[in-house]
Amino acid sequence: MHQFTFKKEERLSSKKELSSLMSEGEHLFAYPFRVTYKKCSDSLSPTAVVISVPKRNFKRAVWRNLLKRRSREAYRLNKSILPEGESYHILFVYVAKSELNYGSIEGGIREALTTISRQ
RNA sequence: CCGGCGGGCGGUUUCAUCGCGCAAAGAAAUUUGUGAGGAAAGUCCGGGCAGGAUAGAGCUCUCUGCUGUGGAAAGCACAGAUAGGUGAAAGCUUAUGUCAGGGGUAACAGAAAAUAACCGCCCAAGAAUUCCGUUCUGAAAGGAACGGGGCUGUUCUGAAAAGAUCAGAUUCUUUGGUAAGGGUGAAAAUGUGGGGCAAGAGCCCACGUUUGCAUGCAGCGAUGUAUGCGAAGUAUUCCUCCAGAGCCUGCAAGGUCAUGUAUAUCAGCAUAUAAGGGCUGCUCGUCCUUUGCUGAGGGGUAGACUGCGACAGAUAAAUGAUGAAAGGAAGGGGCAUGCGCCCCUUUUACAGAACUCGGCUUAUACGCCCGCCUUUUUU
RNA sequence: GCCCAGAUGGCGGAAUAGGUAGACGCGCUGGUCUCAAACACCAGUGCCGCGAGGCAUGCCGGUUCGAUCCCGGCUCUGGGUA
Repeated sequence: MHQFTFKKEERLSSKKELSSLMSEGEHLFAYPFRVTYKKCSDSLSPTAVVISVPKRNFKRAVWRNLLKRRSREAYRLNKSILPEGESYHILFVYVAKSELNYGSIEGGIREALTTISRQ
């Protein structure tokens, strides 16, 4: 129904789940992102996502916020690529050194999501 | 007018599609309302607040330092004082408790850098009297040869040569006196003129400079000004001294609930007028413990609420993304060449709340307003 | 978020109550030794400039006669804190 939404339940915030994702998750690379993902056993909860922009590459909070907003927007508009009924935990890390426009970021997100859904 | 200086503001707007945080309403779908800044930044000062034995006293330590007012306070603001720098001016900018308390330091250069005597000048004592002219050489300093005289004057002795005495001249040595002069240096002993003196010197005088105290006047005051009595051997707050302020840690502080377990074992110390400990170093005071403390080593948890009442209030952290217009600025082109109009391109800053206030500092495309100045140039 | 610390030749690392910056070690360059190399020994070694000189302690200012040092402000790097 409301597939273009991005609610609070779709954000991964539990420290426990994050550390399990980091240790057990699978890795892939889709420029400008390094993606870590894991299929969730509990399929009742929706797919949860973390987006991270390292402080090392972007000193100013304005730039970090801008890139996170663009990435979130791209995920929100393209998350229907993932198969219905499955649940994932996904971590996106923005690894490019420079600021990219919305088109490049959306391309990266789409590539990552199609790769995940194929497996 | 141009240009310059000071102060104060603003710092994009609209539409379309899809979304986010919070609050309220609703059974729900959903609807309505609301949602970043002047610096939210740096974390440089100061509070509130919280905890640390009732954080309590002294020393140590740290910070501040002209005056007045405001302020809870501040390495705060405004106004002012004195002195310096800069500018043509408006103005801008720096410093200011004390070396008439003490200690330290002053590299290099220089005679000397802080109880100054290396040269020079002068008094005294002692010793000595190889000096002049011409020529040659040499850039000069100097050197060589020849000639003249044996420092000058007075008195005495002596036949003469010569000698002695006293006074003076020159040179050397020694003991003193002198800060007027000496290529240095960031800084050289209060400046100029006169008197004075053996030579000199604030040693004395006049006019000044800097400065302490007292009194009068002006001012709330810093201070200014006048008079009187004094001082003047420089600079620097590095330490000390004087005045004032400061206990420490910081919301990842701290509190509540839930989950979870084991103070196993080893080493050292101590056992009641004793020992050990506690969030800065020392001392005191105080409090706590008495199978205690310290070290090694091991086990468990790491979720939620609160703190966080807010005309934003999150907690891997909302306030947006994409597209299109309008406006501003800069550049180019065309029409006009008096204002102006049209088109194209580029650009549209710095930057994102995290317990919260008061300041400071730093970053900032561009635009607007007010006041002030007039060196050059034009009218 | 909060609280701290640091920055010196190519590298590590000295020097501070303000007074000639680069001690010392490593490395590099040249030479001696060797058939050749290693080891060892000797000399040199920041940059610009023919030279006289100038610039150099992360960067920009200030105080001072004179700052690696003292005082502001930026930049970068590292650490602690549930």
